Amino acid sequence: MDAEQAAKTKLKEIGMRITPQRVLILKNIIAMNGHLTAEEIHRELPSFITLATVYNNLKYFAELNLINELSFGSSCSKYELADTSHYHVICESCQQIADFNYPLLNEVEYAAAQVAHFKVHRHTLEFYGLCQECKKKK
Amino acid sequence: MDAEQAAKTKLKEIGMRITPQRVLILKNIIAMNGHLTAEEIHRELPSFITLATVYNNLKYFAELNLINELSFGSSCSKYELADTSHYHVICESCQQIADFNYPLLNEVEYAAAQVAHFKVHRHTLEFYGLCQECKKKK
DNA sequence: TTTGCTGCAAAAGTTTTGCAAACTT
DNA sequence: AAGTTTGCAAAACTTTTGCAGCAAA
Repeated sequence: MDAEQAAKTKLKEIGMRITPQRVLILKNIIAMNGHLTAEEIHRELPSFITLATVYNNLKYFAELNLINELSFGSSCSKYELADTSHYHVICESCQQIADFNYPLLNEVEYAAAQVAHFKVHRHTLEFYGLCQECKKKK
Repeated sequence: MDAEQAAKTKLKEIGMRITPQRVLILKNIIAMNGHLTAEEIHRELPSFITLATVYNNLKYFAELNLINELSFGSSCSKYELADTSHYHVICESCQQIADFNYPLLNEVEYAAAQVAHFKVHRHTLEFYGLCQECKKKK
């Protein structure tokens, strides 16, 4: 299935109206497969789509757990597809984000839910440090 | 040792100039012992201290690892003292943050550093869900 | 005395919003 | 036809900055 079809399918699944804007935004997130800012996504889109529309839809997508909003580090949020489970390693010098695949910490999540009396439905784990290039520069 | 003395000691330790503004800001963070926004900290301070000064100093404090900046969830960052090791449980409905004490995941941190070729010096772990009150409301 | 810090005010940057027109279902 | 979504432009918010005067070492 190509990214466009995947985007439409996802939108249908979560019951959102399928507009060209939404399909294009989601398609780009799927195709670029990274950690993108609203601005970066907008830059790839045809110019009739406004940045406000991008922001509004990213917000909806995130609320419906289609994407994750990553708000650590730099001043603006980054977004990624929510369908892969992994953690993040972040360079504090150049802000680059790397994915880190590791078995999910389900027992820890369970313990946190018990102790805090929360209904926990997901967790994130971030490692902060210096990437290889920035390490060398110091 | 009271919060004021503790604040001065900490400032001296990290080699910052001791100004009344800094002592008051840090004293408040110590005394309130929570997860505070710049605005909330500013509100507690005498009015001659400007919000810009609060922001600037929070940034310095965070760079020198005196405090942690928590930037998940809501639109503005929250700050906490950096001297306790714990994780966070966040309510996605009311934005409340609870602390969760748990042994540090040092092996996972080591694995992440190896895989990503990063020099990792810290990590954070956040659990997202609903707190007891918000659970009831649904 | 030197250097760094603060207040002030303004700027910068990100994200949200109101509304009429256009589009999806 | 009903109800959403979009573009546009402006607003709202958080955070940063420039600079002159002041304060800490």
